[in-house]
Amino acid sequence: MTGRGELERAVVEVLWDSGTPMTARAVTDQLIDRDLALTTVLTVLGRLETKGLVERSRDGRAHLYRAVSDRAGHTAELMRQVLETAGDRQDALARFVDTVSDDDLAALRRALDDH
Amino acid sequence: MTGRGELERAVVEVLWDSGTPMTARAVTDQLIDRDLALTTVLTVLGRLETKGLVERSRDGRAHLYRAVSDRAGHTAELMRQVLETAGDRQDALARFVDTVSDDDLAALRRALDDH
DNA sequence: AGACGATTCTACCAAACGTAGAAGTTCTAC
DNA sequence: GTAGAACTTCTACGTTTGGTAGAATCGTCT
Repeated sequence: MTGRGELERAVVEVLWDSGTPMTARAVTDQLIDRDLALTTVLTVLGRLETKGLVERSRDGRAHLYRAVSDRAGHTAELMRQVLETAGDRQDALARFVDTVSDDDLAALRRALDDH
Repeated sequence: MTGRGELERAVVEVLWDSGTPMTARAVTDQLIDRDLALTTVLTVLGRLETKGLVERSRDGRAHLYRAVSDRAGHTAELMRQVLETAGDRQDALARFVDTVSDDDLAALRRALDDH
């Protein structure tokens, strides 16, 4: 789920931004620009649940949905998955630090120092 | 092109492993386990060319195909793309170093030192 | 018990991908 | 220079994934 699934991405982002669990109705309301039917959002939330990206719990007659990982965690996980596909990880990581922006490089050094 | 496109992935990997430009026939021969028609491989190579992952040049009656980036470069590029989608990159990178294996962590430190 | 809102079921369409046959083109060997 | 082999291009079809939503159903509150 990187570039794939524009709507799925948008839906998860609403959940990330909210931080707190939301009903499907509330998610739909956040996606004003798209003008989607409630059932559309429900379908997407269901698919995201199948993929393990979203969990839900019942709350009265409705469900509350929440993202399983937060945004940074998800990004980190995706990066890890990409790295898995590398042949020589050392090589891939070396290339990564070579191509990354100066800001990201600094952030990376800081992250390693803090670790 | 991370998990998407199993066959496309397999085809690029043959090119990466070979290192040297190959004909479609040669690529097909490397994919023995799959038992594919030559035209199938040609179609995939064409799609990969459209996506900019592969280039070709004529060589007699045939074409020679080669991967545009090497394997490590491609992995690095994908990781960079994932990082783009992060909200807070510092946060995402911090999470990344937290979740990565010890070996990868060491490799990452080495890469930063060498940089 | 009935109304209201939420969910589930089902469905349709488009794009991407796996797969390959048929037809066309170009060498090469005789 | 022509026939056959090897290669390419064109076209096509089935499957999966994702966007989109209506119809039917279910649960709850009054």
